[in-house]
Amino acid sequence: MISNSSYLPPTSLNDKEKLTMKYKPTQRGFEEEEEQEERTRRPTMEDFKEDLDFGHKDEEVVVAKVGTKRQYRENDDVKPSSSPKQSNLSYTKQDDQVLESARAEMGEVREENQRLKMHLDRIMKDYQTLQMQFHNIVQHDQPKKLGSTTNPNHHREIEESDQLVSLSLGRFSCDAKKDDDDQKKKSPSLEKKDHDEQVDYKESLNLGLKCKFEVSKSDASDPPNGSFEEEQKDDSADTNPSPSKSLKTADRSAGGDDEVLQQNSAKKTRVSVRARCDAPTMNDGCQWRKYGQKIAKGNPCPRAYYRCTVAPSCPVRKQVQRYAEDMSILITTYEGTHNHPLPMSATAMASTTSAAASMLLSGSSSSSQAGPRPGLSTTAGNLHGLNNYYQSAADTYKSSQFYIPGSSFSSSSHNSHPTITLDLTSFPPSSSSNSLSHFNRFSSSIPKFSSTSLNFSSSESSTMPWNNNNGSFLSYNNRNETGFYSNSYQNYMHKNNNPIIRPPLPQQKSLQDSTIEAATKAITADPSFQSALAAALTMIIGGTNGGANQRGNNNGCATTSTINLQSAGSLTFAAPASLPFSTSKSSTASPAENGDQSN
DNA sequence: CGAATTTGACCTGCGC
DNA sequence: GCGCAGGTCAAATTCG
Repeated sequence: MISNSSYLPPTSLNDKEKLTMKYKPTQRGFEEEEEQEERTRRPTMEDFKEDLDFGHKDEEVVVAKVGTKRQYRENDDVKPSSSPKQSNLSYTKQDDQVLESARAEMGEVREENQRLKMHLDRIMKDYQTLQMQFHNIVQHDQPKKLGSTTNPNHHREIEESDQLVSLSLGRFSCDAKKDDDDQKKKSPSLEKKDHDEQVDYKESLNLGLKCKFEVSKSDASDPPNGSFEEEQKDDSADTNPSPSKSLKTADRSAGGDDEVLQQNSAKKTRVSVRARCDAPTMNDGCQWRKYGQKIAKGNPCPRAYYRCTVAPSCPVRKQVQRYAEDMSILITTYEGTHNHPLPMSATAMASTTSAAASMLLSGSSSSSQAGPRPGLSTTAGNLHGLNNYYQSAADTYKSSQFYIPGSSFSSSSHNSHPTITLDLTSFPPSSSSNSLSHFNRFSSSIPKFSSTSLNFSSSESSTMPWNNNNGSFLSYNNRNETGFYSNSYQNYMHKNNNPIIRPPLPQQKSLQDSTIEAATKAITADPSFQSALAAALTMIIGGTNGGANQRGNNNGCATTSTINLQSAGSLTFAAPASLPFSTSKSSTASPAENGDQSN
């Protein structure tokens, strides 16, 4: 390949004791487990979807469904739809009990159904409202910004209004502690009504610009005006000695600053996915080739380095490592953006990571375009060019001083890359009675750059058993396999986005509530972030359609996930699901699939 | 036998 | 400047 350094040929092995870095967590055992799991028919996402869809079923059907799922599996002689003759004959006390329990369970399901519907309604209303607010704010701020922006480097960025907001909102704290302080100061402002919120947004805008410059000059004491260029320099200097480096510098000299910057930023930004996975690696649908393994400090488990091999020049890398404190958790860190069409099965994860990266980038770079370049079949491109919204979403979090205490994210001083973490693992419920303890938390901790943790916690005690095998809640309209999963949820949201009279905003809020509300606002106000969530969810829930399923084994990491976007009880989204991770030794996509997805 | 993985050496950035 | 840690390379090895 390409070697920019002249290595000496490896000398003979020294007698140094070899570190055995093989980590093969009883792969055989998992496969057996998986087979067994396959044999046992699990309730599907479809089942849940139907239940949720939306209480139009009469009681009998639901009973039958619940019975089928929970009871009759073990009591095959009891059929809910059996003829009267039969049921009379076989009617026993035991059956009666079964029916009773089924009814009880049905009741629970219906309650859950009701709750979900309510949450959905609320989230839709909030979304509507916030979208309007956001629009107003954008229109309100636009002239101000145009007048106040002095940095010539941002000239291009100001040309489009939506980009303007995205860029200017990029509050980027350079001091975690300060961030916390700000947070405390700002949080109360969230309790104020609309007008005040707008004012706060404006303040955040100014603060954002200021902080961004501070960060930019963190390596050098350059004036703000030079920060943008400095950042670019830094980016180029910081890139890996990979083939793409020379390309990038060439591109830059050719004048493709935006694109290069975007590439650089995307390359530097990392998206880390934590998930319970027994398999050596997650099956994310892409083809990876392992190129290295290393024992990282503080973790007895080796870190494996993979590079995307779907396209020879693809710059995307990923690192896979077990979580030291819980070996069942696999941490997969993605870096870079695919420069090639992706297999269908890879789009969910890629969209998620890309969206997350874009979101993070919005705060850490001055890129004028967070979205993908037209013509580039990047993963971000699958997001329908909505990445600018991610910017504003991320900025909203930041400008809202968004923080939820108790985040599972722990920043590392070695973290020289902005990293966003998607946490798909389960955590023990916190002491908080708030259902915040479920969704995990959306924390923003800022070590050197920023790190954001989007934590999709899971709950073992979830009551909705879903199967990742037969479709999913979010991908229900994608069975034709023509669309991207990430769009499903968004389409759904838009379809159902009927004008709704805005409910009065709750006035009573604790500090915690306000932070939660900020989170939910940020999320609900942003359709693209919803899309990102959808992508993540789809990846969790239905991503196996093209991933693990292609190999006939859908298994690996069975996990139940609960996603609660909680804003004064706005939305609780419980999604127990099996993750689309396979036990295959590498998550390779079949060639046929590659052909299929070339859209 | 070719492709993929393993693994020790080497490069680079960063903190002290 | 030195040492450490993360990341990458590429020869050796293993696998299908």
